[in-house]
Formats: sequence, structure tokens, C-alpha cells
Amino acid sequence: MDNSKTAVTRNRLLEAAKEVFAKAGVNGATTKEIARVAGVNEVTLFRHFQSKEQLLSAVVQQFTAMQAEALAHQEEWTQDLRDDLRHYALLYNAMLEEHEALIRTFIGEARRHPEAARRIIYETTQPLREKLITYLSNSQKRGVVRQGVDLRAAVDIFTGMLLGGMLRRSASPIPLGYSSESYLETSVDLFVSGISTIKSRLEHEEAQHNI
Amino acid sequence: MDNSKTAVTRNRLLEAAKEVFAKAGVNGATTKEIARVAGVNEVTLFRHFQSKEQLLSAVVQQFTAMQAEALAHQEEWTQDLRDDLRHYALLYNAMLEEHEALIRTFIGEARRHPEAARRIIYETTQPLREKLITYLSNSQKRGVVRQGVDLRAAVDIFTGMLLGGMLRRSASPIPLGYSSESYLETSVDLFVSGISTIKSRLEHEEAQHNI
DNA sequence: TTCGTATGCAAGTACTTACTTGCATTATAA
DNA sequence: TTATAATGCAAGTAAGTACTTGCATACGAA
Repeated sequence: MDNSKTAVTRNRLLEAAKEVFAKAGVNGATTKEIARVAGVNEVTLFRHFQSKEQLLSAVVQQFTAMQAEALAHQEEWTQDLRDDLRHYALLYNAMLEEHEALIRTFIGEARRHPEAARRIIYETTQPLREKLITYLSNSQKRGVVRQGVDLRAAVDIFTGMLLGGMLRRSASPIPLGYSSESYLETSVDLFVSGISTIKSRLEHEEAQHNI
Repeated sequence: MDNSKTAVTRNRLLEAAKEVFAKAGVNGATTKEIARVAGVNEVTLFRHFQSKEQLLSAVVQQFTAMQAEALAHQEEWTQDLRDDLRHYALLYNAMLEEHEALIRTFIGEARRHPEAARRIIYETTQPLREKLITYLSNSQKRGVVRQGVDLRAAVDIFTGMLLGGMLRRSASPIPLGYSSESYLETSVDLFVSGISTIKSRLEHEEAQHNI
């Protein structure tokens, strides 16, 4: 009973809230509109969530759980640094673009809802983040990644590039002078070249030359 | 007459609006609060700006003008790629941190106010951006920056790293595993190493070794 | 001094918002 | 069938919101 009826309504409300918060922002979102999108009466919303604020934190909870789940299944490393990071970049960028509007809302609301911001930044990306750090650390031991680089910072720099690119791209319909693909490819290229040992950079350029 | 009296009040209103928009977001900001912060009557606000929306666009206008001005005076290139980019990074990062709250507001509002977003992204950074592209292009001719890199994308990637870092840092009071300084230094290091020719990377490492 | 302009103040308008109450209806489980 | 729980519906409350109007006051320029 807790399943079918109640849970369905609750999930519809959560989905609708996510959508309306993304479109209108936290302040701009109204419980009336959320209920309308969910296809339920506004009163029902308040029977499920005691306030708009609590609805927001439920949305955050569900979103972080979903994203952590979605990003957790990244296990296949080819041990080719460039390929692996490109794969990671594509995955991460797709996630950013899919949830662009909601991410914007949360960035804007971060100071007013620091706990929500913390959860979104950490709980969603932490597992994958740790894996990447371990991966780079191993690459360091293999002599592919150079010494003396703060790997924790490096990983966040990598994702920061992608986030920054998404924010610029989607903010305005103005030509940036490069394509979205070029931004991604250049991000991977610069990062890999920058973090590699000279030896492995030389090997890469040689391989490129032989093609 | 257009100067002293009216202009002073207008500027106080613009400053107050900037502050309140930054703190409360566009939707959360009330004309009553803006007037209070400015120290004028709410009616006076509407005598200067016909609507809250127009006040917002005036704030955007003033902000872009100020920032473009502040960032325009970057002329001294030492021709050492690393030093120059570090200098640029510090300048840009200081600007990001100073206006963190307002930047968050605008990022969150970008879809609802695309024209404002466009102006902030473009008009504030365009001049410096072009200068950096020219600079990197010259470095390319000098053999310091390698060929085959999309320089326009590269410049935005560089600023994207810094923006991403600021957004992560200030969103939450949680330890990231590295310091703000390390993030900046690693950003510069990775970018410079990544965009340099192998030759100039070798020279740099040699110089480091001799210290 | 006089005149025009900028501002303050009190009140009001029309609308929206989060949230509540009471009761009727439906569906489900025992 | 009957009791229980979830939902819909109509209405309402209390507070806030952007924005307006009318009038009084102060101040600077001519």
C-alpha cells in the first residue's frame, strides 16, 4: 500500500518539482505549478511534503541518489590515458548537458541552500572522483603521469573545465568561435598533455606522426 | 543638475540593487529591500527605474561596463608564458571571488535572462579574451606554444577551470583535499605544460632542475 | 524670491503565494 | 461488505509583491 498509490503520486510530485525548479528557479517555482505539472491537486502536494522547502530537499536527495548511481558504473579503463579521460569527459559532459537547467538553479541557490549544494557537489561525484584520483595515481606509478602534480586538484580542474564550458555554451546563443566538440577534445588534449610525462608525450606524438 | 542629485541617488540604487540581487537572487530581491539598502523611499526607486526588470538590466549594464574597464588594463606581458598566465589567472580569479554571489545569481538566471547572460559573458571578458588569444598565437609563432591547438577554445578552457574552481570552493564549507592556491597553481601548471611545445617544456624542467 | 525638480510619506490597488480547513469521493484491503 | 486511507474540490487566510497616486517638503538654479 505504501507502494503503488502513495509512492506513485510522490514520485510524480518529485519529478514535477525537479522540472519546475529547473525552469523557474527555487523562488520562481510555485506549488500550484508543481501540482499542475504532476497532475495532482495542490493540496495533495502538501499532504506529501510539509512545505515547499522540504519538497526541495527531497528533490535534492533523489537527484543526488540518481546521479551517484548513474556515474558509479565507470569501471572499464583501457589504461590509455587519453582514451580513458576522453571517455570520462564525454560521460560527465553528457550529464552536465542533460541537467543544465537544474544545475544552474542549484549554482544560483548554493548560498541560500548550502547543505543542498554540498550534497550535489559531493555525493554525486565523490565516488567517480575517487576512482579518477586512484587511476591517475596508478598512472603516475607507471610513469605515464608526471610527478609533482596535485592529483586531487587536477581532477577537479578537469571537471571544472567541462562545467565552465557548459555554462558558457548554454547561456547564450552566440557563436564562441569553436564547436562544442572542439572544446571537449581540446580539454582532453590539454589536460592529458599537461599531466603526462615528457616521455609519454613524445610517444604519443610519434604515434600520431605515423598515422 | 543631471549630475549631483539625481545621479547620486541613481547610483546608490544601482549599488543596492546589485547587493540585494546578489544576496537574494532576482526573484528573491524585493524593491522594498533594495530601496531600504539604498536609503531611499521605495517610490523613488520607481521614479528612477520603471520596473524591477529594467533596474536589473541597468545593474547588468553597469556591472559589465565596470568589469570590462577593470580587466582592460592588462598590457604587461613578460613573454614568459608561465608567468603571464599565472598573472592572468590571479587577476581573473580575484574578480571571480569578489563577485561570487552576483555571478551565481546570473548563472542561475541565465535562461530567464539570456540577454543579460550574454552581456556578462561577452562584454566583460571579450577584450581580455582577444588579447590572450593574440598572445597565445604569437607564442605559437615563437615556438613556445605547440601547433594544432584550438586557441579560442583553449582560452575559454583556462577561464573555465578558474570558474569551476570558484563555484566548487565557495559552495560549501567542506574540505576539498587541496588548497585554493594549489588549485590555481595546478591550473596554470597543467595548462602551460599542456599547451607548450615539448621543446619549451624540456627547457622549463631543466631550469627547474638547476634551481 | 520664485519656480521647477527630486524626494518623502501614507495609503491604496490588484495580484500572487504558501499553506489550511472541511467535506465529498474513490479505491483498496480485510 | 465495511473500514481505512488517499485524493479531489471549493473556499479561505494571512502575508507579501510590484507598482501607483496624491500631496507635502526641501532644495537648487534663475
